Amino acid sequence: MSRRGQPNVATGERRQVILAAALACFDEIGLAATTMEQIRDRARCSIGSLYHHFGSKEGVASALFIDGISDLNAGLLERLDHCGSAEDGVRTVVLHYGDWVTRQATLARFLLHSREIHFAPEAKAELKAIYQRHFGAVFSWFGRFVVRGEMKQLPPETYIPIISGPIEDYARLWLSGRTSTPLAEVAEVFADAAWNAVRAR
Amino acid sequence: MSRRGQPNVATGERRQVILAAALACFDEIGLAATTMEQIRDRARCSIGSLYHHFGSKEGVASALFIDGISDLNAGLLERLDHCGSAEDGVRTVVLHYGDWVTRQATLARFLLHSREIHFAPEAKAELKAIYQRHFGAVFSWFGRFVVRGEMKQLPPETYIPIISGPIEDYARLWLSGRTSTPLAEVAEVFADAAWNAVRAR
DNA sequence: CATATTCTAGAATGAAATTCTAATGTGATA
DNA sequence: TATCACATTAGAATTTCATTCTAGAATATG
Repeated sequence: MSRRGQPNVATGERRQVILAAALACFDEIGLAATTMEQIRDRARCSIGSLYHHFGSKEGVASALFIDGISDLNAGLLERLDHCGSAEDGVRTVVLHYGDWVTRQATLARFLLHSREIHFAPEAKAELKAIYQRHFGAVFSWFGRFVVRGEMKQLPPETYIPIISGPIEDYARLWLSGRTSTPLAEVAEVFADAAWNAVRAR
Repeated sequence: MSRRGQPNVATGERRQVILAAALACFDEIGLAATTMEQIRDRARCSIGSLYHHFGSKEGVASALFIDGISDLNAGLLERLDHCGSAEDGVRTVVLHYGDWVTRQATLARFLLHSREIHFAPEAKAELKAIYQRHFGAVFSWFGRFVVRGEMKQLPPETYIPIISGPIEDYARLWLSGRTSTPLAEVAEVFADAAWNAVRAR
């Protein structure tokens, strides 16, 4: 079998350069308002190169989105592994979100403001698979505590909004500069609230 | 004094026709993907008229957004007036949101998916004023219960995310068709969760 | 080295947002 | 009623920008 013409070694690097340039543009100018030329200028490459690697502007945004979500998710599963109680788990979900958003503020701003991306079918499928795998793992982690009666039994689709919704909402606020209190300073408040909302009492 | 050149009577109507057409387009095709021509065709008007009334595509979106938010807000203040306890108030905030989103699903979908709108400075200022007035009223309504010790004392900016964040998050999920359980069926769950998160215990 | 394939480049194309110019409608005033 | 000032409508012209196309340079494999 022929393996000729495999991706060049430098390709991954070029991709990263483009993604970084795109993120900076999206952040400063907004997704809709940045042009491919602006991305090209910042990445110091050609239009052809942009389209070769990502196919379209939405392709660039999709890749950025998927990379970001994957990083966020991976970090949570990592930390959840070291948790020993329902309360510890719930608080970790909230606090990890807060930490990640604080650490990756620019990327987080992009993720949170990008409900507008018109994902191509393949990207949509990839995202769906990522979410399924991730939330499958999270639910299987928490399941036992519900069974044991340490957490309320609720309609399954409501756990995530109840636990993550508030800090996500605040993150949007903070990232858009409409509040002065840093996310890190109020993360514990949201961790408390989440636990109070789902603990069996 | 001259009052020549006042807005024509029919103007408000034309504006509404355009906004309705735009909302339908945005909902079916997406904000980014709908063209001014599509809006024009649906509204049965000219390009010139579109630009005369709204200045740009984002102008159309901004107007739609502001109208929607105003309606949502007004409804809440109305209902809050008839509430007599902290619990009643908190539950009403959540349930009104659920009712409104259910009733105005299309408009709600637009509002929730439109973090992407690049508001012009005037629209931004108008929105800010609207938010200030609204949340001022809401906070003044709830303030006494915090003072009386019936609700937890929390950093002020955290109440809204804690109370509204979860149902808002779920609304996004439901409106985008990613969950089968209607919002109306789980609204009470979110009302419970909100009250449990902020009640003094 | 030969060759298949990836990658880069930038000009050409086409679609769509926006601008522009002219005409028409409308209400207020004399 | 006639006229004026401005609001409104219209659609052609322009501009901007995503995307496509064609060709050449680079790279990996046999």
